[in-house]
Parts: sequence; C-alpha cells; structure tokens
Amino acid sequence: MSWTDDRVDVLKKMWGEGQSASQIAKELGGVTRNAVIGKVHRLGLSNRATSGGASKPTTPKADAKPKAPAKPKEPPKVASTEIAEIQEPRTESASPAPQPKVPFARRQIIPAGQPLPPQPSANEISPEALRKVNEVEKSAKKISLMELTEKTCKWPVGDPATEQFWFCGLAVQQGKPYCEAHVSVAFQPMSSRRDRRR
DNA sequence: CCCTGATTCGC
DNA sequence: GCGAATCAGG
Repeated sequence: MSWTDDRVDVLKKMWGEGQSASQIAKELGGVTRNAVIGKVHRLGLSNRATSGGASKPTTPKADAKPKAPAKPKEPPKVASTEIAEIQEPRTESASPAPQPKVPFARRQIIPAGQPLPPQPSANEISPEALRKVNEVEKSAKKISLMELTEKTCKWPVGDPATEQFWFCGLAVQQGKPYCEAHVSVAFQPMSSRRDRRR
C-alpha cells in the first residue's frame, strides 16, 4: 500500500494524538509499524510526548559489530526550535521559583487578597490517574487470589477481611504487576522527561 | 517476552 | 520515498 494523502492525514492525526506507531499501523492496515515510523521520520514530525516506548540517548559504542557497520555520521544539525510540550503536572518536585538577583528583596511579595497559585504537593497523584482508576475499578474483572496470573493486574480492591475483596484482574502492563491505570497510581515518583537527542 | 521509537540502507 | 532489519531501551 502507498501513502495516499488521507492515509498520511490519519498518520499525522494519530501521531499527534500520541498514538503509538503500531497502533497507527494497525489502524491504517497494510503497513507495519516500521513503515509508520519511517514515514513519520520522513515527514519530519518526530518528537512528541511519548509515554510507553523507547528512547535512545544513543550510547556510542566503541565496538563495531560485523553485522551493522556504523556509518560515519555528519555533524548533528541543531534543532533550534523546541516544540512546547504540554505536560501533566505529575509528581515532579517543582523547582523553586527563580530568584531574581536583587540584593535587597529577600522574599517575594505576594499581593494580599490574591489567590495563591496551586502548590503542587509532592505526594499527589494526578487527578487524571485517579479518575482512570475509578473507572477501571468499575469494570475490573474482580478476580480472586487464586485467579491471579502473571498477566492479571494484582491491584487489590476492598478489605481482605471482607467478602468485598477482589483483585483488579485486567491486563497488566508489561513487566508490571498492575494494569496501566493502577501502574500510574502505584508508581508515581518518576522523572517525566528524558532528553531525546540522537 | 512484551512493547516503544530510531536508524540504516538496499531497493 | 519506502520499509524490513536492526538497534536501543522501557
């Protein structure tokens, strides 16, 4: 299949929405995720807010692999314009407000009567994630302990001393013991941004 | 082993 | 331009 205009449109749209290459490929049909990624690159729309997948800070390996001869690369072009990325205010400890180098004004004066800006609490779970969990727990499979497998979310719900106790049981995220929603509340402390220069 | 995107390179 | 093969990482 070829990259017709509307197929490219779909690609652009989905990629912009943060869909993975494989999802896009699946949607389009007739192409592999490699094809999608290749096209994405050719179109020049590369970086975006990625969640799941890859990231390669490219560790230059000294050892040459016989199979993959490294091709001498040209000086990296300077990506001058960073695309402003919208980001959820996760649990990132906010860096202190930049202190102006004014010798005397030691503290910032906050105008009286003005509502204070929301202070990100260090141990807060994003409302997004919580909302997701609530949704999930309604549609959870509610499996029992014995039904747990390596592919079922092991997030417990309810009081084990009660009959109203079950495990989420949805499909786990790779490697993790929980489904996506529960992973996002279980593992909060994560640096959210990784440099993606190659 | 599942997945992610990035890169290379023959076509 | 295309995308499979490969790479590198979560």
